[in-house]
Parts: sequence; structure tokens; C-alpha cells
Amino acid sequence: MKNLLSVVKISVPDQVYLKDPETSDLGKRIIENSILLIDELGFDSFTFKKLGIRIASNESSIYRYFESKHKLLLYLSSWYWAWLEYQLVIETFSLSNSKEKLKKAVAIVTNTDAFDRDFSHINEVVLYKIIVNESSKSFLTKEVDSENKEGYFEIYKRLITRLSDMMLAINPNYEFALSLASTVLEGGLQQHFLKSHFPSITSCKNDKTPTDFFLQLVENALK
Amino acid sequence: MKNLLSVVKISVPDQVYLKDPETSDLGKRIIENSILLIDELGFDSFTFKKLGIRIASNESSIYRYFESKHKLLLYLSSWYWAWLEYQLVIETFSLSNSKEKLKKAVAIVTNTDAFDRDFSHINEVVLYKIIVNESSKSFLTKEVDSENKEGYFEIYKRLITRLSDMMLAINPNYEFALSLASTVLEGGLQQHFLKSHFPSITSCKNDKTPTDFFLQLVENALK
DNA sequence: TCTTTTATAATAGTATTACTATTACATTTG
DNA sequence: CAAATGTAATAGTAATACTATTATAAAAGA
Repeated sequence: MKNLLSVVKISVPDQVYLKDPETSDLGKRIIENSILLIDELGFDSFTFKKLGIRIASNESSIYRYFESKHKLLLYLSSWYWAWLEYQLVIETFSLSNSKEKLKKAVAIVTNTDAFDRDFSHINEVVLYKIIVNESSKSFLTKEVDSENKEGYFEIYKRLITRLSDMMLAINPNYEFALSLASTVLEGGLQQHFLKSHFPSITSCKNDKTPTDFFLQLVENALK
Repeated sequence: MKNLLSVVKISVPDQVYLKDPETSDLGKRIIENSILLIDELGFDSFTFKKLGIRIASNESSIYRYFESKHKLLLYLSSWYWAWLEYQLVIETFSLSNSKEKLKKAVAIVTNTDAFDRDFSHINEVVLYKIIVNESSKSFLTKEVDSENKEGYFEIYKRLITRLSDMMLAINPNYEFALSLASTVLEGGLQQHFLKSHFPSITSCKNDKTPTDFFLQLVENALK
């Protein structure tokens, strides 16, 4: 897996950055350490100044890459969705059975498969924690509609559409495929969050994963 | 309904406020107008200073009631969940059939019933918009765990537990009742959000409501 | 009635943060 | 080797969340 990934570059919509962070050493340090620092401090307390100190660079140098910390969050989110989409495609490509395909897809999207992959400077395990805790903040803003028009959420929407298509392949008459797909994706994040912070309102524990829950839910819904 | 509600006070955990806003005229104006202003500006751009100007009072007077704008959001969220719980209880109380009970509960929680109620100075229609767009910000913080210990999310959790119990009444062997209940509650908000901002990734339109989707989903899950 | 106490509100701040304007240095290219 | 460009640092500004202190009004007690 590592070898295969090494020739692939996850591509993020270029409207979210001013300068592609993949093109310089500083850029890569910005991405690598912003993930770690957002995880440590939470997105609200995270600032470019603090990041600057951490990477022994200057706040304003970071502004050369990202217009704001909000755009950085958009970058990280898009990167994650792109990475998930990539996994979804390659891991289901060879499967001929529609049901097996969907099962694999749900498992990937609800993140049970341990993250044994390692992609360059990006720590996917920590990035996943950020996605669980912070990703909704990327669209829960007054600017969603204009940012959506700018294409910032294309990968996210495409991922949901793919999942939805896999559901329709099993039952073309199911009329809520898109809603079920978006529910599985966000619901997966939610159940992981509940497991960590509100265990009393989730059925998921070590032996009963969010993936188990959603696999069963999807199967019954499509019957 | 109006008459019944007029003798009931929705009660919110008293840790979230410094002074109960229901006990003074200024307090009521704070609640009434914060709902309208958060809806207009979004929570991020909302400030106590702007609210002060709107209610012709001072920023610091508002700090007498709420320690921070985050606590105010916790207040508004708790109020909404308490109000939902109240509806859930009274509207399902007289129903003897478990299935009918659950159907009614899912409909209330996913908010299809038009809001024909009017509760004093609080505009529930606008408050619902705030819940859809901002409520997750009340727990997606680094302080969740400590605030959870303080009891800030009790009503929310109790609401989910109630819904879960109604599911178990129909199928006591279903092992994901809590997860399904939390998925329905948050998923309902999510689908309403998608309808407004990302219509391409939801199946819900005017004639196909989130309630329709979740009613079917829950029914199939509990079979 | 007058005084003390308490509730309520206003003034005038401070510290921090997001962000910018400008300048300096370094590297590449012709 | 000079011009152009990429990269980074300095030193700010405006706005925000929040606080310390003071003023005013209402209520309660003597």
C-alpha cells in the first residue's frame, strides 16, 4: 500500500490555498504541524501565531499559504475526503459483488479499518480526530453558500454521491439513497465522537463499532 | 396548546447562566434578541456588543447573565431540547400503541410538524434554525468533557434515552437503540441543513421530508 | 422617613486574536 | 552578475472577548 500511495498525490481544490503547501518544505511543515497543533489545542484555540512558533517560522509566512485558519481547515477536510475517496475507489474496484462493494465502502467511510497507511508528512490518525471534532465547523458558517459555489466542498459531495450510487446498485428503487449516504458518513463521525465524550447515548463500544451499526442499518434499509 | 404551555416553564440547567434571564425584563430581551441576532449574523459574528446595541443596553450588562457567548449558546440549546422533550412527552403520553408512540416521537424530533406553537418571547422557528446551524458548536469544543461533568448536556442526553426506550419497547432485542436514537436526532438536523445548503447530497425535498426518511429507516431497523 | 442593602446597568478599560502593510533577504533565471 | 521572483520577518491595526470599577435605582430594615 505504501508503495502504491507514494506515486499518488491527493489533490485538493486549489481555491482553498494561496500557495500549494505541497510545493515547499515550509508548506509541508505547516500541514504536518497544523494537524498536530489543532489536535492539541482544538481549532478554536489554534492560531497561526502559535503554529508559527511551533514550526520556528513566522505567522505571516503562513498567511502566504492560507488566507485564514478557516481556509486551512477547509484544506485539511478536503484532503481527508479526497484520501477517503481514493481508498474507496481502489479498495472496491476489484470487487464484483455489489453487496460486498457496499459493505467495504461503509466500513471504509465509518473508519473501522485501523489506519495502517502512512502518507508522507500527514498523520492520518490525528487528522481523523480533527475530522471528527472539527470538520463540521468548515461548513457551519454564514459563508457556506458562497464557499459551496466556489467549489470548496466538491470532494465531500462526490464521496457521498459515490456511496449513494453503490446503494442504488443494490436497490434502484430505494428513494433515500443520498440521505442514507450522507447519514452514514456524518453519522459515523458522530458515533465516534459520542464514544469518546458521551458514551451513555451510543451503543458503540469496543466490540460494537459504528461500522457494525451502520452496516446493519444500511442492509435493512435497502431490503 | 398555547394555554397549557402558558403555565409551564421550560427549565434549563442553572449552571449555564449567572442570573436566570427569565427573572427580569432585560433577561428576556437578551434571550429574545440573541436568537434573532445569531440567526442574522451567525454565531461566529455574533457578539455581546452587537446584542447590547440591539437591545439598547450594555455589553457588560449581558455578562451579568451569561459568562460568555458560549454559555448563551448552551442555554439556547438546552432550552430547545427541553422544549422538544416536553412536546415528546405530552404528545405521546396518551398513545397506547408503541409503534404509534415511536412514529410520533420521530416526527417531533425530526421536526416536520409545523411550529404552530408560540412560547412567550422565544421564537421557536428561528431558534430551530439556530439549532440546525450552530448547536454542534456547543459540544465540539475542548471543554466538552468538563462541561459534560457539570451537567450541561443532561437534557439532550435524556431526550435521546427516551427515544431509545421507545425503540426498545418495539424490539427489545435491537442492540443499537441508543445509536439509532442519536443518529435520528442529529441526522434530522443534518438533513435539514443539507436541504438548505447542499441539496445535491440529500434525498429530501418539499414532498420528501427528513421525517419520511427517518420513519422508514427506523421501521426497517427495528424489524 | 431615612438609611442601608441589594439589584441592575453603564463606563472605560485590557489582553488577545485575526489579519495586513511593508520591508528584507534569498534564490533562481537570463 | 543583474533582474526577477520566491520566501520570510517586522511591526503594526482593528476587532473581539472579557473585566474592573463606578453609578444608579429599587427594596428592605430601623
